[in-house]
Amino acid sequence: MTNNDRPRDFIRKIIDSDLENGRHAEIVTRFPPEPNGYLHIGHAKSICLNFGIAAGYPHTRVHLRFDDTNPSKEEQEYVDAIKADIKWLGFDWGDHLFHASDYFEKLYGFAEELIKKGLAYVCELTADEIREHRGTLTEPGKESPFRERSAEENLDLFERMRAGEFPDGSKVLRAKIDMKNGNLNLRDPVIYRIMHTSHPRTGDAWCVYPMYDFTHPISDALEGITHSLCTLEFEYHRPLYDWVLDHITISCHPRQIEFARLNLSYTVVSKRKLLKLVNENVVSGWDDPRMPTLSGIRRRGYTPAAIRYFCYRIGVARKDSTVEVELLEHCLRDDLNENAPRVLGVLDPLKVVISNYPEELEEDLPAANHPKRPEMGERKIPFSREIYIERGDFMEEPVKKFKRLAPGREVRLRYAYFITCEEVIKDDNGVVVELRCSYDPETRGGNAPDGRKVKGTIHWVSARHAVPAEVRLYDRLFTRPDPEGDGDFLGCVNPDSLTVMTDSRLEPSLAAARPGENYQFERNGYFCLDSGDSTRKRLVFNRTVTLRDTWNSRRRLRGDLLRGQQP
RNA sequence: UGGGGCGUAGUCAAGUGGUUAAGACACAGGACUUUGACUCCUGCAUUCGGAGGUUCGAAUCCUCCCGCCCCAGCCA
Repeated sequence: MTNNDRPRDFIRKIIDSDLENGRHAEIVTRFPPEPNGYLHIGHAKSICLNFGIAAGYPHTRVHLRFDDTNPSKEEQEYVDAIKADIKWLGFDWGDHLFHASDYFEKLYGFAEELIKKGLAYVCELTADEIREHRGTLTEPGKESPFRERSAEENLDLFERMRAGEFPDGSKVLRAKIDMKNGNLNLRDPVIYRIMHTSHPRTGDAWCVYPMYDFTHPISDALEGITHSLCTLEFEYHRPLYDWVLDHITISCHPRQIEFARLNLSYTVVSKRKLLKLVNENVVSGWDDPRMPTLSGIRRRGYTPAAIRYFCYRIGVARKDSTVEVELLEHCLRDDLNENAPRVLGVLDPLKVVISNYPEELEEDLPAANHPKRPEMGERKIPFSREIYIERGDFMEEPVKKFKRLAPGREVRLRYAYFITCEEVIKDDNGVVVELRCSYDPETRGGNAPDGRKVKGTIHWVSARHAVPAEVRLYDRLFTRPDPEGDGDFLGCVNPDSLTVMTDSRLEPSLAAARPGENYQFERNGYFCLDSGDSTRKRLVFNRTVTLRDTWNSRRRLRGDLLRGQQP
């Protein structure tokens, strides 16, 4: 997964050529989050891009820089979470941790330089007036009455802004560019505002804070960034990025390159909307396993390798695009299938009594931890007279092609014995509550000496050995592939995005499971212990993702399930 | 006649004047199977937003047209 074994995306081509023609000897990228929220899968694309590029060239580094220029929105809590998420994803910024706030003094100096050159001025228009003067998309703006102040006056005013002489909103510093420019960003953009708010890092040292458009290019240049990668919506800001660097005394001019942000079907990826899901209690928090935040999908059981592989697979381009969530799931299964140990767990238990199995007998049956990787070893699972099987693995009146248990039918219990269903026991309401089966002692381990075959193999747990658990089944959070399509993304929240199985029974080895360990519950999907709610007394597992299920998906298409047949 | 960007399959995405237009996901068949998983095989764009033009030859070059996205925070 390095730069050498993939098709070159347009960014790597630019870098290749910058290296070839000697424009740069080393490549420096940066990931510049604003610490005002949690990282999500969309950020992962940017992180993988920036760190991935660095990994593919000989002389490189990546800077992690917190873009902390707006103390009214930013918190230390977020910077800690962001660092943890990046590390979890598997990337290391080494010594290259920076904060835009580290540059406040220098930034202030550059602003003064602009003022001295007659390229910035203190404006006393209100926010509303500035908006009115800006003009519209089709009409030019009007110049501010404060535009022609002398450098001396501007310097004095700006100094007094810094000194705290003026209230919030009373004055701003603006770059003097061109009020008629077709690009609104160039119509004398605000570069400093007064904000009497203490900053998580600089405390009360400042009451004027620089704006993104002024801070970002200078921070990049100060750090010697060579390629400043950002998303498409910043393209419109690039002329301003370049203007700032062209008009101050600085020896470095990074190249801003924009790429398309990640959109995912059935998912919202916007801090505002994610925040709303949390605030409206649609989910339990930022790390709810249904959230596309890195903390959410980590809790869900996604692996860093799967996310990195996904980011590699989606590519990088300038075309607006929406990746199908199926691709993410494919990448996840690809990793989990290879690496997750197999275990048996019954989500929706149906009791089975094996009538001809001795009451007091217990056997430990060997089971492979991974059918394709013998080096992962095996474990013993206890077997006894009373077991649980999945309710959905029994049908009293089996549909065509159903391969599992039914009255009179024989199936294999994985790693154990062949059993035949002899009797169905129901309660007063006609609900099946128990099965009586017989087993064939000759089939221990799952093979019949006489060579007879069974069509189905089902999973099971021994009733008296199993550990009870709660298992949470997740489905997509939205019912529409484009929840961001119209304004009403809350209107298409999937009411079945969470199903709680309160009476699941798992093989005993799972009592030792720890958060962060992925398991495949055979035939059911991939699961992990919940890091939030699981306790030793009450195990809680999350379903990370189902197994591919051609049986059910085919039947769904045919309509069997819609007609209410189980399973 | 505001400015900027983007259109290759259902979804991503290679290809940038000469190949039957890569690959993956999805989907559909089939084989295998002690997981209806995995794996394997097969199929899936006579055509690159459209129309003209240049050329022996065009997804690639030119012209016009069509569609979609972004921008009017003292947010980033």
